[in-house]
Amino acid sequence: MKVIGWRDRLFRKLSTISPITPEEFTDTEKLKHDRRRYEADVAIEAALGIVAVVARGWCYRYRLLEDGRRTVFNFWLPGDLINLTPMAPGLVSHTAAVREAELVHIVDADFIAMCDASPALGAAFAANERLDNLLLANQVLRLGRLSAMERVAHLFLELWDRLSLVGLADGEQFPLPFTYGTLADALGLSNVHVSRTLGQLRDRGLIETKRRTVLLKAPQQLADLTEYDPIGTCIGPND
Amino acid sequence: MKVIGWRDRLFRKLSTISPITPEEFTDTEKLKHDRRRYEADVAIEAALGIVAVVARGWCYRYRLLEDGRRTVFNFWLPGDLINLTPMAPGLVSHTAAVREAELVHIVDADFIAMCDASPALGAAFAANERLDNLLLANQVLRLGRLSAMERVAHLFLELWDRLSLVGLADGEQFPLPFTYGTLADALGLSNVHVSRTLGQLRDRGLIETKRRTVLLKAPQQLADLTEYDPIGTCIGPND
DNA sequence: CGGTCTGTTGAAATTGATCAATACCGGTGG
DNA sequence: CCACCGGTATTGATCAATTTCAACAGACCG
Repeated sequence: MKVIGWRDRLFRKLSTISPITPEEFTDTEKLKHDRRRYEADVAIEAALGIVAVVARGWCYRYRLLEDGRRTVFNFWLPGDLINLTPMAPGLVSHTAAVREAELVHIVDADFIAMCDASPALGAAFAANERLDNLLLANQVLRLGRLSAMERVAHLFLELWDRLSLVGLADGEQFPLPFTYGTLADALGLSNVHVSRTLGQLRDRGLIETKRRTVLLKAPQQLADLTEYDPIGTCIGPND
Repeated sequence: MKVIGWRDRLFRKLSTISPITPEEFTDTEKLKHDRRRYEADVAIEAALGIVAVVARGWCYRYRLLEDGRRTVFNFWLPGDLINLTPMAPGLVSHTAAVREAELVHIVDADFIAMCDASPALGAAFAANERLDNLLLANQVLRLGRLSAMERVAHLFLELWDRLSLVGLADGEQFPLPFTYGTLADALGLSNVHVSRTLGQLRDRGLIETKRRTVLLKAPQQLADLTEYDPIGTCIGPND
């Protein structure tokens, strides 16, 4: 059985957003790393001078308000790079695992040294930061100006796109490992309305859902509905 | 008459988010730069390998949908750093001036060389990127989980905070150079509801508005209302 | 096989959007 | 200086989207 490791996922992602060859990527083999497992919904402790790559499972970045409201800023999928250096003593956002996840910890200084030594790697990780920024901007677009149904469609397309990039989608089908409550906090909706909206999308024959997976039955219609821009087209390597 | 230039604004901002001395900042004097003026609401053309600092006026980053809806992702104030390198051929977001603005263009390569040569400057600009990320996250929080009144209060506190940082607030008073339509697109509301919400805040004695300026009459109450975290406390230099 | 967490459904309440009319404000030209 | 004009802000009435509350149904787990 072939195991796809975190380096494979990372390479697949980087190579679609930046021109980088497998040879240039081999430098990452030498990185000292430390694999750790995290329980669901427990804030992952910040670690000064550490970056991490998601090796298995999903994580999410969130913030709690005092009255219990929660905002989910984004999801981190396998192959995604997370900076674990704390922003400040009183953190404004936390990261936790959806259900369960494993992260590979890497010392920031080693990582930077590697990027300095290899221009291709440095450029690829710079593109990766631009992509993170784009994903946050997508989140602002969804919450700011899209209707409930458009939000769901847009987020599903984004997740499908990102999962396909790292080989975790099965055709038009992909896993959605979290609860509707978490989805609601990511979409700025109530869990009740998320349920209703998914029902509408099912009724229209645009999606199917079963046991924590989603099947996009009409990706093109969903894309038309929301003006979603695939990652490859909006941040890909310049021709 | 003392003129406060873009370098002063930039330094004020950087020095509150990163430990940097005026001496370390003097390297920026040598940067070749090119000052340009931009008209209101005209998309600023992307420029490969160029970064810019806002020298005068405000800009905003936005995206238009085909049916005319507009999302404003954030505002760029004097002293803010904007990357003008295009993300891709089909741009997903644009930047334009509110009313009118001047940007200072700097060649990216010069900028990077300067950061490489001075660790303090490199660290300061890295902190600046983290701040940009935090501001986008704030925007997600506002749109995702705050009510209309909370959104307005939160954004006003953020703008006041940022303007104070670069010396552009007059005590609790600060300029708001754009129209309610623009504010609405930044808050994910209709312009009508923005007007009503500001009315409520006025009625409660929390703010005053006159001729494109806002006076925060009770900043503490506004902060309590929204759990706004001042920039200095959440991204400041570590002790 | 019970218990708990998650999802679904209905009805009522709330928030904010839309539409439409009016007021205001800053400029411009006579 | 005044009258007018276009754009912007305000207000009221109505409408639509989403939330909340509450009850129930399913799924998963030991």
